Amino acid sequence: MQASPFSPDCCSVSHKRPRPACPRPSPSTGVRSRAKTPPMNPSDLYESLRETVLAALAQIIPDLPAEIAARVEITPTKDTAHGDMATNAAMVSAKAARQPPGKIAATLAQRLTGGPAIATAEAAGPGFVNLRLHPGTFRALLPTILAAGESYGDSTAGAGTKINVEYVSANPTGPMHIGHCRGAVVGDALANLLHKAGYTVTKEYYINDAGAQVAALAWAAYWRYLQAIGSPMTEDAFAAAVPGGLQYKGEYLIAVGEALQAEFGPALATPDKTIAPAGLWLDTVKDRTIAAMMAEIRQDLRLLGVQQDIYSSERSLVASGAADTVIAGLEADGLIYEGVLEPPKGKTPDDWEPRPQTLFRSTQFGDDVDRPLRKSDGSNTYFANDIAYHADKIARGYDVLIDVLGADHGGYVPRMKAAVKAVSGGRVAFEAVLCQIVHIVKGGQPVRMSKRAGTYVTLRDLLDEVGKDAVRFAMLTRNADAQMEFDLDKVLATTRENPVFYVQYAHARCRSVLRAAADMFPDRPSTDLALASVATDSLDGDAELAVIRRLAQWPRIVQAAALAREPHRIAFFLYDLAADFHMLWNRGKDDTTLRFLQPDQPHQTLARLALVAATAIVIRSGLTVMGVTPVEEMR
RNA sequence: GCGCCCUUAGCUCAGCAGGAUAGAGCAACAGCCUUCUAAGCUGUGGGCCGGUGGUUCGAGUCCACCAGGGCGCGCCA
Repeated sequence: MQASPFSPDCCSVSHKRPRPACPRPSPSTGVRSRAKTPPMNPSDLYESLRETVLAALAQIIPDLPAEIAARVEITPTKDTAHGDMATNAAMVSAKAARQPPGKIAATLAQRLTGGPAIATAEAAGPGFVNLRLHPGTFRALLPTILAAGESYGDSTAGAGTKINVEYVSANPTGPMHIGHCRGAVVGDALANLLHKAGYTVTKEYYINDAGAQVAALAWAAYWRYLQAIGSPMTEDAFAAAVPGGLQYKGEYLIAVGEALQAEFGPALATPDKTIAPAGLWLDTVKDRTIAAMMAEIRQDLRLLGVQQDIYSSERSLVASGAADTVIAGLEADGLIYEGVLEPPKGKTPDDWEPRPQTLFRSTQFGDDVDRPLRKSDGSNTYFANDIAYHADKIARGYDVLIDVLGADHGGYVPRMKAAVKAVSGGRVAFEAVLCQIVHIVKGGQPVRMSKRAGTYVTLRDLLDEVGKDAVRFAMLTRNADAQMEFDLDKVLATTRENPVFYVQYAHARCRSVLRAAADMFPDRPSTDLALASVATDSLDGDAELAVIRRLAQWPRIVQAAALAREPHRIAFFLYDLAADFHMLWNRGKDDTTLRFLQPDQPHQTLARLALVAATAIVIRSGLTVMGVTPVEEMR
C-alpha cells in the first residue's frame, strides 16, 4: 500500500496518532511508571534533577498523589536570566495541596537551594521554581558522556516493548521514485530513534505483490520479452490484447524481457512469437519480474542507507492460506457479514449501485463504515490481505505496529486500527505516521514528476545529484506531518542556511581539533576515554557552558522524540548544538586565547578537548539515528 | 456533502504532551573581518501564532464554530 507508484508527487504526510492519554500502562516496565519505579537514567541530568525536586516536594506535601507527581517537569529555561532549569512542581501540585502555588514554590525553592547540584533556587512568575546549577554539575556531565560514548542519550523508556515499523512498502512495479523517499527516510530514522529509546525494533517492508498492478506489470514485462525474442507484434496490437491495456511502458523492463529470453528462449510465446495463453507464462513472468524489481528497489534503498530486517510478501501470505485463516477467524467472532453499504453522502460515484458484499464490522472498533473484504471476482481486497499481514505481525509478538504511510492513505488508518484491535483483542496498538507530499524545487522552479511527460524522477537520480546524507537530512528537517519543499540547490549549499552542511561541518571541526591535538600533545592520549578523566574546572566561559547545557538535553530530546514518533526533532537539536559549537569556535577568531588548542596550556587544552570530544560524540550519535554519515573532514 | 491533516515574522520552518517576554535561518538594515580555526562574525528591526468564542491560575498548544489549503470517501493499492 502506501505511496502507490501513481501518487502524483512525492511523499506524504503525517499523522496524529491518538496518543494514549496516559502513555499506556505498558506491559512490563512502565514506559512512564516513573511515579513508582522511575527508570532513572543517571546520565540524564534533567531526570536526576527531577528526582531531587520530587524528593523535596514529597517533604512539603507528604501525601501528594502519584498522578500529580507524574506531571512534574524539569525544563530548560528559555532565558538564562531565569537560571538553567525550571520546574512546574508547585503549580501542578497546588490544587492537591490546597495551597497557593507561590507559597509552595517559595518553600520548595528554600529546600532546594544549596544542594549538591543546585546552587540557587528561587520562586518566580506564577509559581515556577527556577534552578541555577553549579557549573560543576554541568561539567560533571562530560566524563559521563565521554565514558558512555554514543550510548549517551540511550533511554529505557521503551524497555520491554516490541515495535514493528513498516515503511516504504512500495509496489514492486518499478524503480523507486522521489515520492517514496520521504517515507523511507522517516521510517528508517524513526526505527533508529525507537531503538535508541530502548524499544526492541524490527524494520519491515511489505511487498505488495498480489494485486492487479502486479499482473499488469507482468504483462508489460511479457511485452518486453516478446520484443526480445523478435515478435512481429506491434505495441498497439499487444496492448489491445492485454486486460486493462499496456501499462508500465518504462524502459526498465527491457532488461527483464531480455533475461526471460535468455532463460526460456521462445518457450513462453506461441511458435509464431505472439501471445501465448496466460496460464503458460503469467506466474513465471510475474515471479521473475517481481524478483527483478525487488532487487532494484533493495539496491535503491541500500544506496539511501536503508536496510530492512524483514521483507514480507503479500503474495505468499495469500498463497499460504494465511489470509483465509485470518478472515475465517474474524468470521467465527461474528465480525463478518454480507451486507450492502450506503453510498457516500454528497458524492455518489457515477457507477454506484447497491451491492451485497462481504464486510468487516470495523464500525465496532471505531471506523466510520464497515469495509469490504472481497472483490466481485471473489479475490481478497487489499484491506483483507493487509488484515492478514498485520495479524501475522501480531502473531510475531509485537506490542506496537507502526505503519509509515503516504498522506493519501490517511483514510485507511481507522479501518486498519479497527482490524488490529479486533485481531489482537485490543492487546496491540496500531499507529500510523503519515508523510506529506514533498515538492522538489530546483533553481526556484518546481520539478514535476509525471510518468506521461517522461519526467519520472527516480530516487537513484536524486541520490546521484545530492547524495544520501543530504537527502536524508533534508527529509528530516520538517515534521512528517507537514508538506515540505525540497530545494535541490539549497541542500548542496555550503552555508549556515543548509543544516546538512552546518551540522556535518561542526562534527568535522570537532574531529579536526582532536586530530591536531594528537599532533600537538603526542604524549597525552586524547582518546575519549582518556579525556574522561581530565579536570574540567577551567571550562567556565558562557559559550562553553552553553554547549554543555545543550549536551545535557540530549537524553530528554531522544526520549521526547521517540514518544512523539517525531525523528525530525533530532535534526533540529543537532542544528542547535552545531550553532552553539560554531559560536564557541568563532570566539577563537578574535581572541586566540579562546582557541581550543593552547600549546603552552596543556591542562586547559585537555579540558577543552573533553568538551570537543563530547560534542562530537553527541553529533555523531544524532546523525547515526538519522542515518547520516558523520564526516571527519569537509572536502 | 462528510472525515482527517495543515495555517506561526516578507520567505522556509521550530515551538520539546498548557507554562514566564513565541524562537531560528534566509531576506532587510547597521557595523566588523579579508582570516590560514576557508566555506564569515556581531548587532538591530520585524508577529492579532488564519478568525471568533470557550475551558484554565495560565492557550500558538485543549474544545466548538468559521475561513483558506492538502488528502481521502464500495470491489486501487
